[in-house]
Order: sequence, then structure tokens, then C-alpha cells
Amino acid sequence: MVDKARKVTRAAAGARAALGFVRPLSSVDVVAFAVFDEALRVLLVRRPKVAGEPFPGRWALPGGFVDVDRDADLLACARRKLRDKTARVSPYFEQLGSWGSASRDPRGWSATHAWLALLPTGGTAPEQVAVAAEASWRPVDDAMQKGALAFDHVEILRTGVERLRSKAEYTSLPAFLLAEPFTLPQLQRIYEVVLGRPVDKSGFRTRALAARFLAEAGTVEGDSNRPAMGYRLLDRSTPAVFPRTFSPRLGH
Amino acid sequence: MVDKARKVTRAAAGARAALGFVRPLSSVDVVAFAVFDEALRVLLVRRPKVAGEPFPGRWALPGGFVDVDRDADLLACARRKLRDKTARVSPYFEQLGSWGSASRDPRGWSATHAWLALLPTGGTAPEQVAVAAEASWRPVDDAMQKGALAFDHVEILRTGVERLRSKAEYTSLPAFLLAEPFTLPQLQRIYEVVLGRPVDKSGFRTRALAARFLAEAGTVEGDSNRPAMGYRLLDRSTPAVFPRTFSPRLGH
DNA sequence: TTAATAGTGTCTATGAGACAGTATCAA
DNA sequence: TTGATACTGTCTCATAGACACTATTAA
Repeated sequence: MVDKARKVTRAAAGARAALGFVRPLSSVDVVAFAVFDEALRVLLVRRPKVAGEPFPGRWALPGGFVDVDRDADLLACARRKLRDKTARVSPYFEQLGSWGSASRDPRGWSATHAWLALLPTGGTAPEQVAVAAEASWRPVDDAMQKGALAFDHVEILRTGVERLRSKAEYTSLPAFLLAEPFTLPQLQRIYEVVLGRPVDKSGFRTRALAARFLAEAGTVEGDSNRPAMGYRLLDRSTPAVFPRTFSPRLGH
Repeated sequence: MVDKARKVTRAAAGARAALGFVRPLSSVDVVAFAVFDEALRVLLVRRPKVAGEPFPGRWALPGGFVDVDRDADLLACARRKLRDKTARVSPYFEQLGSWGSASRDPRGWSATHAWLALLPTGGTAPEQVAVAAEASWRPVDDAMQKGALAFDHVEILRTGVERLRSKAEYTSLPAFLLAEPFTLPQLQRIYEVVLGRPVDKSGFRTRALAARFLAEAGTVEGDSNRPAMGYRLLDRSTPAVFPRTFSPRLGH
């Protein structure tokens, strides 16, 4: 933080750079989701209260400038930004989009590469995604309020929530929010929290099993009296897509 | 071109810039699609044959560095890049993703913001999307071949084709490839070209009309003897989404 | 035995896919 | 009248949604 503040005070003097172009500021921001205590939550950090830093003391998405010496590519940069704030878990990453304009950062023309990250939790085990002191997991409904975040981060967060909810309708993406092994009722509850509405048990089971993204992992003592089948994801890199319309029938 | 070359020769001396960070190069590239002569085509431009320019004489996606003095935001930059190469049409734009790494551009750490653009044509009227001399509309199957394009543009193009094909399965996105007014058989042919497979006529009509994104525009002399109903898009900014699974029934 | 949750079966309506048929125009 | 294409009707089957039912455990 101190080091960062010192850098900032050097200000925007030498921005005119190679190739005859003023180079925009390049940053990466991460919309990191986790589900626990029956709520969809997003990781936020406080902006430093230091002269020259915009939005001092305000909540913001974790992120910052690309470091060309440390980051091999954009994903590596996003991973670093998240690793700085959370315990070591293996989150799912997906590009969310870019926000770039002359006005979004008072320090100059700025473009940020936003990433969506999903952290696996036990549903009631936030210690698995423990955070740095100045960071916090906040319910998305609070964080999405107008003016709740620095920069244009509310808009970025809204896009992230939309993406997650949209993909929850037809992919197994919410499964990346669960630590393994998990039971089908647990997965169903994640879907209900993400979508914000109840989901039919029978239909959910049928669809989830038909999508062939789960591997049985033995009986697990679940949240109830009767043990349930535990599952792991067959592929922790890409969600499965549920059958959709407007495509030819597959079987014969 | 001459001016651009002169800029390049200044090389990477002053890249260390404001805020204590070396700023990556920021560019925008456009994957612009059009359909004519029964093929899905992508707009390509030749890289200048000038000392200091990487990939001289090779085909590449239209694009280039963000100009912080001319571009208010990333979309404006993408529009400018496309306007430089094509006649004045009003294309559909959608963010495709970011590609950024230390190695993708020999001139230094570079991040590009890629956009998908769809240009409306009459299906057999390429003059509506006329291009600059050094540019060309190439069938995507050729351009997607390994090594066919400069930088990592084949990968970006592949992502664009995937996005378009994927969305063609459940949205009205391909309609943005048609000049108005158009007939349902014309729209169906666009879907068939994009998807690369035949589409059932009856089902297509039912779905297209049920999705409520079309407005009747009077009878049009189509490609055949019998005139067909002409249609316009109700909303030229966002495609309509066809009903999907895993969502509650809407009517009662 | 009871409570609680895991998991299954069944009915119904919708709607996609396939394809045959009818309508309307030019020549 | 013929040919070509626009457009409609109909049959079938898969499956989503709703909900009632059975199974298996702890206490």
C-alpha cells in the first residue's frame, strides 16, 4: 500500500510513450463470487485513503494495473489480483468484458479487463475463502446499489451478476461455487440462491444427471439424517451446457 | 500508412510512464462478419510492408492502437477502425473478449480489446459493405486456417465464429447480417450459412415469428416468383433470445 | 415411530422436428 | 399449365413442469 501510494504521486507526466501514442492505463478487475449463508456474495476491497488515489476509502472490486514484469498475460494478472486478497483456492475464471474510456478514471484514459471468478465453498464455510483484512464478502444486492462502489464498478458487477444468472439457466456454471464433494440438494440450493427462485427437485435432478458433468464420489453425510450421494465435477475448467432448443435432435 | 510507419520508428523507449507502471500497448481489433455469395465472410486487411511493422504484408483483422485523443471509449475506437475500412453502414457491435500477454506483439506487452461486428447486406449485395483497397472480405473457413493471419488473430477470429454460431442457436443475432427489409426465407438462408446446416422451414418460421423481434414491412418482391412478406427488426441494438429450457413457463 | 431429507414415479401440456400439403406468383 | 417458391397444417415424440409418492437415515 505504501509502495503503491508512492508510485501514484509520480502522476501522469510521462504517459506519452512508445509508437507515438499516448498509452491508456491498463488494469484488471475481478468480480469474484461465493455463496455462503444463503446469499450470493461478491468480494470487495477498500480503496486506500491516500492522497492522489481516487475514491479513497470507498469499496471497489479487487484489481489494479497490469504489471508487465510480473504478469505473463491477462489471466495471470487476474489470478494475482485475486490471490492477493483471498486464501489459496482454485477458482474458476472467465472473461467478463472490457470497460475503457477517457472518463472512467480521473488519472487518465483507462481500460480495464474485467474477469468473473467463482470460488468454491461448502455453502456455509466462508473460512475456505478467507480474505485479507481490508477485504470483505458482501451480498451482491447491497453492492449493486447505485453509488455503492468506486469507478464504474457497479456496472461491472451488474454485468457479472447478469452473466452468472444467465448461465445458471442453461449451464452447470453454479457448480463451480461448491467445494467437492457436494450433494445434489446442495447444488440445487446454490442454483436457487443464484437464480433467486425455487427450483423443482425432480426436474433439477433429471437435468443435472442427464448433462453428464458429475462423477459419483461415494455416499456423503449431508445436511440431513439420510446420507446423500456425493459428486465431483468431471471437468473443473468448463461448465457443461444443458440441451437447448433450435438444434437438431442428437439421438437418431 | 506513412505517418503510422514514422511513429513506429520511435520504438519502445518511453514506455515507462505515469503511475510508476510500464503501460502495456492498448489496441482494438474488430471481427467484422458479412454474408454474401452463400458464404460467411470476415473483413481482413493487409499489414503494411514497412520496416518496424510486425507481420508485413500479412492478412490481419482490422484494428490498431487506441487513440486517447480521438476515441472517447472502446466502442468508439472499434467503430473508427471499422469505418476506416468500409462504407458507411450501421453495424451491430458486441464485445468479444480481450487478448493480452507479453508475447503476442513483438513490440511489447500488448492487450487488445476484440469486438464482433455484423454488417447488414442483401445477401448478394457486397457493394453495400464496400471496402478500402487494402481490405477484403474472405470466407471464414479460409481465414481460420492455422497461420493464415498475423498476431493471434486466428484465435480471435475463431472465438468470433464460435460466438456467432453459438448465438445463432438461440437468438436472432444473424438477423443483423441482413439489410432491411428482408423476407423470412432470406433470414432462414442466413441462419443456414452461419450454422452450416439446413434449417427446417416450418419450424424456423414458427420460432422466428413467436420471438416477436420482427415488424412487418409490406410485401416484397423476393428472390422468387411469389412475393413474400418483408420484415424489419423491432430493435436494431439487441438480439432477441428464443425461449430456452430451465426457466419457468411464462404464460400462466 | 416420528421427523427430516434423499430420491423416484407419473401425469400433462408444450413445442420441436419432420414432412406433406396448399397458396400465389411469373412465364 | 408448369415451375418455383412462399407459406401452412399435422403427426409424433421428447421432455419440462408440477407434485405426489417412496426410501433411508437419526433420534
